[in-house]
Amino acid sequence: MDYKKAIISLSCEAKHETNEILRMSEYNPSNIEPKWQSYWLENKTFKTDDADRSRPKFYILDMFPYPSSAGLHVGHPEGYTATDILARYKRMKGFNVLHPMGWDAFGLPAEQYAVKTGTHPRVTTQYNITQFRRQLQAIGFSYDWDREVDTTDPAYFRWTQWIFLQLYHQGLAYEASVPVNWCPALGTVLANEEVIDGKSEVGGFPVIRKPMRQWMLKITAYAERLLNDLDELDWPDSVKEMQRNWIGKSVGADVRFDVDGHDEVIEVFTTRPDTLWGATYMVLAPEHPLVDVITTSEQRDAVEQYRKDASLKSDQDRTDTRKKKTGMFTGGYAVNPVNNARIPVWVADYVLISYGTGAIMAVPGHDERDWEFAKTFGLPIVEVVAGGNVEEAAYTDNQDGVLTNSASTGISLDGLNVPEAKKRIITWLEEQQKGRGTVNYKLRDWLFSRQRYWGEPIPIIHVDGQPKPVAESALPLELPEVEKYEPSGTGESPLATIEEWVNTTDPETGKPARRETNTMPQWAGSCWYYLRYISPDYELGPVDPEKEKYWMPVDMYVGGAEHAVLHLLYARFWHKVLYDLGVVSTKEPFQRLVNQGMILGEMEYTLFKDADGAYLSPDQAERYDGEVQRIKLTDEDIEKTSTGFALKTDAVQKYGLSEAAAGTYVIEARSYKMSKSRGNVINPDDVIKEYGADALRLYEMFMGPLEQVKPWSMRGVEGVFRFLKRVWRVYVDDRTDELNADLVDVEATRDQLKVLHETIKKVTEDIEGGRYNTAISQLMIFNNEAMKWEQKPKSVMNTFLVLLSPFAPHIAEELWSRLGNPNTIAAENWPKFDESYLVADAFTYAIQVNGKVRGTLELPADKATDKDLVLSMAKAEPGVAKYLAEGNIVKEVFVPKKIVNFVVK
RNA sequence: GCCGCAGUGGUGGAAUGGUAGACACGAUGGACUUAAAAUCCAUUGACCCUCAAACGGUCGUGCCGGUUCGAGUCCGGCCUGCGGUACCA
Repeated sequence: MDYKKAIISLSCEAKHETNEILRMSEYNPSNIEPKWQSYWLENKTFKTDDADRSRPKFYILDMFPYPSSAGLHVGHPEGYTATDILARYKRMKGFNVLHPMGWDAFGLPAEQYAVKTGTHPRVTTQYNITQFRRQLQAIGFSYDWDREVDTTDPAYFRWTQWIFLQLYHQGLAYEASVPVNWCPALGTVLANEEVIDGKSEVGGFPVIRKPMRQWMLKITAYAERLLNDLDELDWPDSVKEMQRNWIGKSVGADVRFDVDGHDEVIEVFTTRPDTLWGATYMVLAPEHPLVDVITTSEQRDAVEQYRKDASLKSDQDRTDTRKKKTGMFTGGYAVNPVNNARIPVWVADYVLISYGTGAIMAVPGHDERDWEFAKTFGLPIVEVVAGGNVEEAAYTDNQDGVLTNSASTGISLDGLNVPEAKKRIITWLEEQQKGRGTVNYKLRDWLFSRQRYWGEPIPIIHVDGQPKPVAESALPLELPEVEKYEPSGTGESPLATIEEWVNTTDPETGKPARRETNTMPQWAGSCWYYLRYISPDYELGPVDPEKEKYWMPVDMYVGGAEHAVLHLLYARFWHKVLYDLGVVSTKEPFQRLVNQGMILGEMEYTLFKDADGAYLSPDQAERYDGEVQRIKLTDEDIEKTSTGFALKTDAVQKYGLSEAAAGTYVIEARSYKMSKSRGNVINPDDVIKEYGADALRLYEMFMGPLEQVKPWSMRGVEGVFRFLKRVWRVYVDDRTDELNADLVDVEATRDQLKVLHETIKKVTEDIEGGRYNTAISQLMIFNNEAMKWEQKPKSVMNTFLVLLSPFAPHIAEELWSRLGNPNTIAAENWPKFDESYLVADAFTYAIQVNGKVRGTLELPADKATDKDLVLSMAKAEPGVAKYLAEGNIVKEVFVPKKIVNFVVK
């Protein structure tokens, strides 16, 4: 159609339509993106070839999402885009790439929704998965969709249950009575995150600690290996450090104290056995079984009252270090094994039953907590390590201090430093059979049961009150259908209410049996999903061993920092168990880990006022007791001051503030975490609708370094969208929708090749280094140059599309095919750069005098390395000579092709 | 408190110890347009000098100090923010 005639024929009223017509051949992602997405799916472009062992493998894994009803969030595509770029790049580099996606689909929200509406969680979950899959496909991710896994699929959790049985057989799964968050008013057990300040999140009812029978996994048996094997991993230091702290290894000794007047022993764990002579009292945790034995009749009522009070306190309250220490004397005494001193035994809740032996020897001179307790209750403080003043504070140095007051018959530590003293006393304790060197971990066994419906059933039956594993051949053990999802009211899971399911018979003995009604926590499914992707249909085990050997370990694992400890530690634990069983061939699952930073909402400018409408500074607003008015400002209302942002003078009146104080109204400028309640959530669908998936991908990467926290900006999205439009116009004539006439089959000039090869180099190195933002800026630099070329060699312009394709695959495919290339660009080889094009013809020297730049000097490449020539020319520079004349040159620094510095005095 | 990370223009950010601010956003001015949008061009760290511009100069990467011919970058000490953890004996 002749577009000019068409425009002329249109009436004035329909003018906006002319824009539509003009735009038809402009870059329009909604025309091209769905087309290429279907092409990739239909042609299985990204299907991983399992049989191919000729190429090196590369396993790129994303942390799979929980498919929530809210849909995808812009935080998800951040990491997913980074891994997708890497996956597309590695394929072009000749790697056999495994890049799968799936769903961590068990979880509380679907169950809560079921309680409210009666909808089966399976229905909700499947619907949400469909939404998530559609959204991910609309971003053009190159997953092999034939490998999708779903943790709620019986074919999947069959193997989750199988792994549980292996843990059970290894003695790593056991039952124990453990306190849970019991809410009598709701008749249910609550997860930690459902309890706020000791009250239920729903309804605000009191929550108490109630012991219940639970399944535990003995992760502590692997503590040492989980700690040591961290060293080999290419993970962020912060994550490794968090895991080390979580495992919390401490080396010390168990010491036995005889109880005076009873045939009992109090065993304590201490990291400071060298301070035994300073132990002036002992403390038992309120739950310690010896409390009953030791307490004298005079003290019994008081101690019982104290224990009762402590049991009512939440863990939070008990471990709040700001509160004053509490405790009660039991009336009993213990005997210090080093000097037979008779020391009082107290009960206090600052000692935790769950760590060490639940009892301590208190050394107030050299432990801050004991010191505080001793001061509170007037207990004696003895100095046994010289160097501080124990009357004023505990002296806790454990390196340089010298032992004192530490001698008894047959043993003396006096004069030794702390490390030597520790060794000596441990040897002595072992000889005397009063104790031994031990190691303790903060890490606790993993509470593995949940009193919920929507989780993997634990494959155990109880016969004659004893647990008995379900046969492997009977797996998967599926969830029964239920009528309602409300909790049972007894604290047990809703499964407990289904009599016909709970009551069964032991297939071996025919005896009546009761099924386990607890289900597994959400962590279970995510502990091994990376293995299932390798052989998602394998029937003989969780993973095909031959394929496992080829693909493992995961070469790159990207996800949020919130999983730094628990998910990654649990998954490592299961992996090590599977390693010991010979199911997997590597000690560790994830060789390299990267955490993406959180994406915050758009920057917000806020003016604060108090309830009466008077101005509040951000600091005042934070401390203000009443209702703070928050007034959102726009860019026009604010100006930058030397210290921050303030209300512009001409906007002061608009917000009803006194003009006399104009210029002093400091406002808050910050971006907040995206949240529904704040209303600053960005939906990727909306971004795609307006700017396309390529712009979304590009912006997510261009924002800044992947690991960093960064605020969203719609204007930034527009910026990369404009870049894509410019790329489009370099290739396509937007009046005719044909290829531009200046794209021709000519030999590239040296300058063109130089920019191209610089771009190949930079983009290649930046992808390898995970610096996607600077790779994109180099692509922009190339395009800015190419726009200026009168003739654009097709060879160069083809190569550029290959470089662009991992970042913006849809536009790259479209232009690639318009250039007449018959196959998908994804099948191309990644270009190599040629150093010879990168050599500069000329170099610019910065000429410094005393470190300050006083001039520049441009020299052709052949002269630039001639030191004498460069120095003499540098001295002759007019701007430089002036400064040289101020003194004598005492030193000449010459850095070839870069800089000259004269030191003048 | 302890552990980890980070502080660079109005904004996001870039810089193997070698000309700080690449690439973008925003802003300002201009071109095109009846107009707007889109697009293109130019300027854009602060300050001083100047009628103005050019030229030039001073300062400038959270703060104080150090190493170096030369420090955003390395070292020491602080401050602030973010994340984790918290009576773990």
